[in-house]
Amino acid sequence: MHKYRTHNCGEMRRENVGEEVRLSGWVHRVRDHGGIIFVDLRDGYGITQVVIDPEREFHENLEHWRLESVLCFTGKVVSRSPETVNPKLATGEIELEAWEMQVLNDCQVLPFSVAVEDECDENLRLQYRFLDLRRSGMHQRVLLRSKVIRSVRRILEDDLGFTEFQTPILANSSPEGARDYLVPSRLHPGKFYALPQAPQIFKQLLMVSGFDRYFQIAPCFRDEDARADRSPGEFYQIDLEMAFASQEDVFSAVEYLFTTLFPEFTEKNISKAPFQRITYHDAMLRYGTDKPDLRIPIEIQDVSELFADSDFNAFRQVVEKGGVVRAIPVKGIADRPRSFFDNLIEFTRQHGGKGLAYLIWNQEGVKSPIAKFFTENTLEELRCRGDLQAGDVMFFVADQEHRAAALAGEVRRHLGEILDLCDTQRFDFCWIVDYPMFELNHQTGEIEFSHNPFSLPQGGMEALNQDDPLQVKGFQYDLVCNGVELSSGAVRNHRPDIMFKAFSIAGYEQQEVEEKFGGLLRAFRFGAPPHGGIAPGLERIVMLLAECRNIREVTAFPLNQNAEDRLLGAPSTVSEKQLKELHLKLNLPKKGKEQKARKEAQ
RNA sequence: GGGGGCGUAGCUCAACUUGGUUAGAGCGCCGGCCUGUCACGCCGGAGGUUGCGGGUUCGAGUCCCGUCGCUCCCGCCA
Repeated sequence: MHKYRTHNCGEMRRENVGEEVRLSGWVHRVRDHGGIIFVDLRDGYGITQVVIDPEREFHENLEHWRLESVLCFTGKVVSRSPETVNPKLATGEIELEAWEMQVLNDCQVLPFSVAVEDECDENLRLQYRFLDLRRSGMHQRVLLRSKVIRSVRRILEDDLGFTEFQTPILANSSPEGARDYLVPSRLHPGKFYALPQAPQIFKQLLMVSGFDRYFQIAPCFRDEDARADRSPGEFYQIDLEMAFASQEDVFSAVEYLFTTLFPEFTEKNISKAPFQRITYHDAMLRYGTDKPDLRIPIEIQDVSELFADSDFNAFRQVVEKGGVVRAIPVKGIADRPRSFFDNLIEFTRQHGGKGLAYLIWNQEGVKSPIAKFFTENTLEELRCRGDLQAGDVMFFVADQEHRAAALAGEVRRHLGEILDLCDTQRFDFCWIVDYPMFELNHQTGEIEFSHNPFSLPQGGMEALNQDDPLQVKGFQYDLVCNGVELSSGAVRNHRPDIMFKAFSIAGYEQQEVEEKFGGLLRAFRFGAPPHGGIAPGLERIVMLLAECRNIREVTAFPLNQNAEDRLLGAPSTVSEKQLKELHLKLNLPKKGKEQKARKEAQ
């Protein structure tokens, strides 16, 4: 008989009755009746009930039935009588009648319960992550992540002809984008590697190398502050790149990927390919964001000209100063109490808005403190534009365009949430396309790249030469699902001449570009195929499928919000010798948090 | 770097609004009882510098200030 187990804790059924077996696992729960004892033994596959007859005395030198100890039982599989069958367990028709037990590993008193998944302090969970990962929820999510990766590989390789590559982790610092994680070089004093923020340049080089379709489950490292959906440190992208590909080619590959992948893991309704395409401009107007949740059945509208003619001075003046008025029509909430509307006004103030006006249509007509500022015709025009009738409401915000759009978007999203307007049984995908190539930095007044400097400008060289830079669009796109930005991508600019031109508009001298992107430029002078790609975020996909809002819930060993690993103690100080080998001297700050760090270092 | 929320037993929470006797409950832990439970049940017990420091007050878990920690958001993240 195997030293630890002949079966796992999830597999035995009625057919196994009569067999002599051995099971190992964790003590999930114990019901000690003084005489007979029941132990729920759990492993990675399930739970089996072990029964210990009072006449068996093997357990008597065991001091406690300490939960989460690892035990090994040997005995006979017996069938449960009909009234003792447990339908909640897959193995509930049988149980193991044990005649021998071995303690493989004892367990101390637990800091939190494994069997009962009560919420508990996340820091504590991270400190005892191995226990947290035993809990069913985390356990299943980590397994889900693994299965998603497996499916992605299968779909990309078998169905779409992609090839998986690996690219360096010790890469070089990228001048654009987020802060880098740096690794000092021992052999080259004063020089540093940088962990890749994404394998962007490497995958483009692979395209130039003649590999047709690249993918990688790629670790990405960015030294940026955390958010609920953004890990500090590292995260993973399903990094894709395709040679001789147009934007549409990338779209159809990704649409195939998602419409094949998602049904493997969810019963919910998934957008059919082709996914809706929304221009960046339209998205900002209709949804007030470039990552709209299309499940919310509200579309924002511009009504600036109707307010320009009104007597509603506060908003009219905003329009006269070049601002806009955006309307948010909402059905069926006219009978909400005053407090509902007051709370919304408070919400807009908290999000930087000056105010929120509204019109309420009910049986008697229009009810609102601002109704008197409008003619009958204007009120009717507003009602028609929102397709409204009695019982409906229209909200208004006014500000400079980008602020009004963002605020209206926040109000729309908030209404979707508090009115519970999202159909949770849907995954609504869309593409956001036609991002502007450049944007104005309002602080410096200078033109900057608005997204990726490697994107191909629509209209190519001609557009860069002739058009207003702020009007030039890029072959740059985002994939969005239920308000989550899943992915950014672009058709790349593979022509050095167009690259120099684009960079010069953003204020870079040719020589500077040459210095920063010398390797890529060299490649582009030796026969680069047109290419494009995208990189969906793995964790966000798993978060959508697992219905959780925090990236740490789908990551086995995440750093906490302060980018610390509280289980193993990263980051940590290093020895003088290590620093010396790397030609480093510390120059630590004197105050606050860092002072503590210095204390620890001593 | 800035703003919001939270911090009470090992864990989850109550007491806070309106300051007032000995800070309670469930789970866990310790002891006892229990032969068919499956969130087993029953009896008893231990366990607290209310994150830390200061202030107001006759009196502070509760009010005020500071600080630390966690978390969410803004900045930041092509």
